[in-house]
Amino acid sequence: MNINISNSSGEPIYLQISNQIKTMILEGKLKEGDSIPSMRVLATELRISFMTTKRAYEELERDGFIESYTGRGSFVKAQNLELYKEEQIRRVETLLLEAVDTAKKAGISMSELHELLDLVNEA
Amino acid sequence: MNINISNSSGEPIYLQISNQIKTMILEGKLKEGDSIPSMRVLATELRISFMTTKRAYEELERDGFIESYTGRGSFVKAQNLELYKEEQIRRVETLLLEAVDTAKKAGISMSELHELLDLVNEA
DNA sequence: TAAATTGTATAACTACGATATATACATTTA
DNA sequence: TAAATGTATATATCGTAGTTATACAATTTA
Repeated sequence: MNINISNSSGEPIYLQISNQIKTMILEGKLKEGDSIPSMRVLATELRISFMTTKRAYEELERDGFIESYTGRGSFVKAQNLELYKEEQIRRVETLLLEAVDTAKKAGISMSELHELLDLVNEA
Repeated sequence: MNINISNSSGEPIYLQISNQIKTMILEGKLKEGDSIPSMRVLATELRISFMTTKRAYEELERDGFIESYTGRGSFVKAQNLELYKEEQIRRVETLLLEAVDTAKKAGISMSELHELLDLVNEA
């Protein structure tokens, strides 16, 4: 499995792993039912503790990307893109809510906010 | 000075103080030139270390709300509302940028994002 | 001018969470 | 049954945030 981890990146190892696998799934490079390396095998490959790979896999399970079975291994789950999108929408809402709160306190109008949104999108 | 601090709120004491004073200034209850309690007096009132009130006042100085002079005390500065608004715009931009990034990765369109923004505003 | 009051600067202590690890255990596979 | 797999619990390490203590400097005030 092609995973690169960097100690200098500042990003925690378990997130580097889970994000790279997540990307492979979202890009279709890993599909429903595909097996991914066992926690121990991947840990040995990357020369890290397998508890760290477990942590990475836990993230992926939490987000519905994989499933793990004792003795068998870990596998890519059927992807529920709708569910994923809804979760991301919730995240986006949280960010927007904070933006709106900040804007209100500073007297920034909603139309200004919409302008800023487009502006930021183009950048 | 009417400041309430709560140990159970989770919000750091120095932020509770600086936010309450900031609000008073933005609401006009404290005006340019008004003196605010000395760090030690306020600290004694609130039964905390005066280094914590200093920390709070430093926040307020950093954001241009007050000025402090050794031996004299701390005073409300002339408010530059334009500057304040620009700073808040920068903060809002950062939040919107993250929202846009998240949205893009999840295939959320810009028009959906604008809708979400209005939706969040009404809530 | 001396004492009191005020802000400043530096250091250190504590608490907490995040990250990574070790080790013992349970389940499945071959 | 041995080997491989995931699970659970505990521990170690590290960094950061929050708070405090203490010594110092400048101004005000009696």
